[in-house]
Amino acid sequence: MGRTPCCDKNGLKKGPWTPEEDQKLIQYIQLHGPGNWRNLPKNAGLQRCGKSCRLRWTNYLRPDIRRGRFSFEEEETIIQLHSVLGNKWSAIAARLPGRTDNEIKNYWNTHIRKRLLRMGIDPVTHRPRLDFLDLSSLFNSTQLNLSSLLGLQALVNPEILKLANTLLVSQTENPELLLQKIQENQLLNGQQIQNSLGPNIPNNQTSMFQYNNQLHHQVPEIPNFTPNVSCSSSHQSMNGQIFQENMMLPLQYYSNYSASDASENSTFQSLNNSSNQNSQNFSTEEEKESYCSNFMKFEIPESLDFDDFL
DNA sequence: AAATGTGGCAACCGCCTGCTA
DNA sequence: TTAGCAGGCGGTTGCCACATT
Repeated sequence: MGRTPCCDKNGLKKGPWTPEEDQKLIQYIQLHGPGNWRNLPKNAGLQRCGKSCRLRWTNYLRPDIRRGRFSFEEEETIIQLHSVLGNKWSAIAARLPGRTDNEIKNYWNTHIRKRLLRMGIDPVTHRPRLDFLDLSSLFNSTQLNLSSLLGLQALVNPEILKLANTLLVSQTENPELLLQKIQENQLLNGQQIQNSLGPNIPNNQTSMFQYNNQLHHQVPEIPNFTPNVSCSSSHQSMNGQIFQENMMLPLQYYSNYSASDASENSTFQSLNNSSNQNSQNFSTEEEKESYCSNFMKFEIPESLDFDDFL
């Protein structure tokens, strides 16, 4: 009935692994392959629990593990996947070749989570924290009166709201489908970038922000879609702010709202452009953070006349 | 130079799921 | 069918290195 216990915990060593133990484990697995963790410690001459051996191998000794700092693209990918999967570190790791769930989990808790908090984004919900936004500055703006602000919903094309809602529903009800789309897009864009930049950039380095491209490209397919606002940075900001109301962050907030040179009829186009900007490299944490902090800028210029706008 | 604080990360713990006898 | 285990997983802990006082 059942299996025998994987190991007798009594008398087994715990704590950090020594180089000698590592060597024994590596040599054994090179000869016999991973698996059968229950018998492995005994056969390899290790005073360890099989579970400990498995963890040591999968999290540290495996030859295909990528060591070193996470790239900006990897970080984007983690944030995007976390917004869909939550704390499913193994599922996230499965989409980041060479990274372990433990490593991603640690990196999330020590770096990304803190950065999002500093940006005023709730790392659990991926939405802005209301206690972070300085709403008073909005209401104190000399050009802004409250009645105009309340009428702002007229700016938003109902079809856009429908699209936003559709995306939200697909994200919450069918995350697997969304993941599939993300991966398809990752592959597609990886190839495109590779074609344009040469063969030295691996596909798995492609920015997850490019998923935005795919979503935005779908917009013209909406029947009777007619963008009803001209494009300026502030209009984008306000639209973005309203547009994302029921959406989780990554599709909107992690894009660069400050993009202002977009073509005339497309808020989405400007977001596309911004996604390319995301492909740049950042050599320091400060640069990354500075760049990311731009996501949260909602500036209302003095010159904005809401009466004309409406 | 010593004490204390903080961050990063490897490793452990305990629960859950699926498999096996 | 079911008891019981292996393996997988997420959360937590504890150690170490570095920074600050």
